Amino acid sequence: MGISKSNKFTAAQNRKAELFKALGHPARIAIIEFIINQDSCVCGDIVDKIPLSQSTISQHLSALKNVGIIKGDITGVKTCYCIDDAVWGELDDLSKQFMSSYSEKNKCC
Amino acid sequence: MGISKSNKFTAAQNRKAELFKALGHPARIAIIEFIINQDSCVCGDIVDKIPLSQSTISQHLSALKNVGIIKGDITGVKTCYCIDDAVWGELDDLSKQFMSSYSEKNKCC
DNA sequence: TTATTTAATCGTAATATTGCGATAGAAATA
DNA sequence: TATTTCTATCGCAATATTACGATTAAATAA
Repeated sequence: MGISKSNKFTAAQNRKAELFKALGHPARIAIIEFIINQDSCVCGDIVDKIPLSQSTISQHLSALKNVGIIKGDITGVKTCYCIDDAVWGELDDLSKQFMSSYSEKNKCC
Repeated sequence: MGISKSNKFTAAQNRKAELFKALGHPARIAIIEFIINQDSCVCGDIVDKIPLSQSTISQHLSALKNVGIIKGDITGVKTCYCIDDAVWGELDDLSKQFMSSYSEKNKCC
């Protein structure tokens, strides 16, 4: 993305952007929905359901893990990916607060 | 971003990703916050407040406009950027629905 | 008319993302 | 032990994003 100027923005703005960015790809939305529906949280099962290669899905899982939205639990050969409650709560709060900061009363044109 | 495989996902997944992606940069978060706080909606005022060049901000405004979150209203030489009520409502609904689709009861590991 | 202001767009450079196949390493199984 | 299974990571190619200065075009002001 060229040089990212995140140092010019507030920590809150950067965090919001970072979390939304992690949600900014359909495969990652699909992965999260799959995990939430609890068909399974096992990496291999996710790979079976989502029409992308194993390595690509592993990268998307990493992206979600890096911002904290999911966490990986290795059990033997398999890895189980789950929603991280704390970060999900953060995301929920932050997006509620963000979305509600505008109402039609604020309309300017 | 390499070849985007959006044809492999549902319209709903693609739309969610598209909207979140538009929010996935601190400058765009800052622009939206600025507009909502209604200090002004005039492009030039945004450029004065955000530490990026005029052309870069114009690009970010385009990105927001392309997904519909804001709309531009040209009046003479100046352009006023405002939140689009309908799309903001869509974003609000969609993110509420998304965030509430998980609760700690769904925890798997 | 000529200059100035405003904002979009062009061109370019630097960097990030996406996607895949191949490989590697760790654990389970034969 | 040898093989298989599972997932992370490497290396690469294609494309997208970010950022900036310069230019352009349109509207306004001098």
